[in-house]
Amino acid sequence: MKEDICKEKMALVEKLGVHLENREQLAPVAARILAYIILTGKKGTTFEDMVTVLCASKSTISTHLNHLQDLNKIQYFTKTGDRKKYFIIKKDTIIQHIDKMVSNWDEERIIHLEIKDYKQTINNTKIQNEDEKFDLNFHDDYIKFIDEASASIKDLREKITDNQFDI
Amino acid sequence: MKEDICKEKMALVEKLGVHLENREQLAPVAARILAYIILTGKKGTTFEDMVTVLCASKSTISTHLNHLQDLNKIQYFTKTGDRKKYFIIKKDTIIQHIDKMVSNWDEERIIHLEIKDYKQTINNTKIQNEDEKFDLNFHDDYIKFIDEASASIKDLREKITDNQFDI
DNA sequence: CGATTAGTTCGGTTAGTTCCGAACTAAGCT
DNA sequence: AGCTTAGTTCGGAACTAACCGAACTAATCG
Repeated sequence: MKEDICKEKMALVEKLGVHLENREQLAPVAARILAYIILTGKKGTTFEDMVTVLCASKSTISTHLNHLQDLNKIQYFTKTGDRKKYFIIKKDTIIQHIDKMVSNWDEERIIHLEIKDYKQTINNTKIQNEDEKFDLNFHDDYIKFIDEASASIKDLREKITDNQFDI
Repeated sequence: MKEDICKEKMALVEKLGVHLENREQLAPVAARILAYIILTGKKGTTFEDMVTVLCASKSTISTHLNHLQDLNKIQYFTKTGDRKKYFIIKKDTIIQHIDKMVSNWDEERIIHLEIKDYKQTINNTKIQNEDEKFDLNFHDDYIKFIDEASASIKDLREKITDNQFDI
């Protein structure tokens, strides 16, 4: 019974791990740590716990735990008379995720403006074949798309920040 | 004059290259190839062109060009009496990009449902500390966020497919 | 004080990526 | 047929990433 649940949990750790590895660009064990912390929830996980359950060395767990803290993805709490650290994910994970999405779009926006600028210069400078000229509609539409997408995601962000979460 | 424009172009290739390297998970030279193709536009770029302008070996260009074709990111046209291939980016790049975004969200949605399911089982099975129980609101809200984000992006997709683009 | 617990740091190994050069194919030109 | 152009394939060098073990620190307990 208890074993079955543990098996199910570890299967989910692997699955969520692969997902996070790609989404967050993390090393395999780092992603598994994050997944395990998420699936353990409020009661928190300890260093030792992860060493045994994830079958990784202390050094690997240590390095990745510190890295995940640097990235602001996890935090820990302590208990009086207990030297262990209990790790949980940061409560503002969703907000962080949304903010990253928006800032990626901002970056893309800037590059598109620069490219459009460059293409405009070319179109005006060299008098060349009419059908070799750059089409600028694309960039305008793409920027419009980014603007609209950003706006609707920012809207959702507001709705979410009005509520309070923990995980 | 012509040199200045070339310099500007290559500076943009590097900048866009770095962006694409991260966004599309490409090798440095592969990203630069894609950037150069984008910045050259409709008139197309040849194999040889890229070997000289990107300062990379024929084998590297060959491998990455084939890879980019496999990924459906570029295509080529030919000219009668000319054996060269003229590479341009796929016209449906934005649509592809949007579709990838939506399918990533779909994947995330599925994982959240699975995690929620698991947490629900735990909450019901082991009778434990009330405040150690998993909070499921988070997943519901996250799924709602994904649904709304997907919907608004799909909406934009429709608007875009109604127009016709080339780059 | 010495032993134990909790975690860090460092050096090295292994796995995987990225690129290159050299030797090759395949098609058209003379 | 031999030469040229356009590109492919293969083996390996140089580099990077991911992880481990061993030796360390730092705090607490008896």
